[in-house]
Parts: sequence; structure tokens; C-alpha cells
Amino acid sequence: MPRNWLMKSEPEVYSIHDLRRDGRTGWEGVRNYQARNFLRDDVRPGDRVLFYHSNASPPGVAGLARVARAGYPDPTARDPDSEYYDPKASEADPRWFTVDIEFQEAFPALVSLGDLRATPGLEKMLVINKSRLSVQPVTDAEYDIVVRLGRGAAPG
DNA sequence: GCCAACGTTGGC
DNA sequence: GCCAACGTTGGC
Repeated sequence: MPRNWLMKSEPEVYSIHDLRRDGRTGWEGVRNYQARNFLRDDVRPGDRVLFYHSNASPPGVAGLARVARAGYPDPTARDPDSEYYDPKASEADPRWFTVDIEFQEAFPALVSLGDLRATPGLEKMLVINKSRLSVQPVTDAEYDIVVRLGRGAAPG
């Protein structure tokens, strides 16, 4: 499985700047089975993360993080006070999983979804065509291109 | 705020 | 197991 991921968060809920402040956070609240399976089965410590701001204007990749802890049961699923509470989750069957990620860097400027669409080599990025998947694999080549864009180098 | 796309739920 | 209804996501 890939060693790079794109993870989406609404910046009004939790942004790359919140992650910089916190240093490390649990990626909680994922309630989609395909994304859950990645978190539970495939995301591993040391994996690289493109931190994507969704529902923003514009949306795009805001910076980089690194996986600090592999998948474990999402505690918010069993917290009745959490907006992510799921009464069907139990200790025996946690149902939802989370990983911990730690801050790496915030890009000087967002790499917008429009930038991603316009950049050769990124045509197959899932975020472009399967935009609703909140945790998605990214190839090494795609990751390198996005990082170069984010750090301000000219495309190509 | 709108709405298209898509994932989930539940009746049958 | 199908599929219509419903709810959510997320770009615009």
C-alpha cells in the first residue's frame, strides 16, 4: 500500500494551523467505511500526509503531516457527548478508527484544487474525481509534485 | 446557499 | 439482495 495519503479536514473545524499549534492530533470523526478501512488497515507510522482543506474557498492542500500512530479505535465513536458518537460502536466492535498525525509544515500558499487539476502528472489524483473520500492514497510521484508546488517551485 | 454526486439505511 | 429514499459531502 502507498506510503502517502491525502486527508481532508474542513479548516473551520480543524486546519493545518490548528495542527501546527497542537503539534499532534488524533484524526477522529471519520465515518466513511472506505476511509475507515484505510485508517484501520493501511495507514502506518511514518507515512506522509497531504493535509487538505475541504469546504474552503478555495479548497486545496495546505501543508504536510506525518503519521505518528497507526489505527486504533476512535474514542469519539463511544463518547455520547461527541458529535461523532455512534451507538453501534462497542469495545468488542469499535466500528470506527483513527490515527495520530503530527505537524510537518504549512505551505506558504495553498495548492488549490484548481492547481491540482491544472498540473500535469496529477490527473489521476483521487481528490479530483472521488472528491468525497476523506482519506485517500497518493502515489510517490503525485506527492512529490504537490510538495514542490506547495513550497513555491514552478510546476514541472 | 445551492445542488450534484454519492454513501447509507431500511422496507420489501 | 434490491433499490428508493434519505442524508451528507463538498465544490461552486
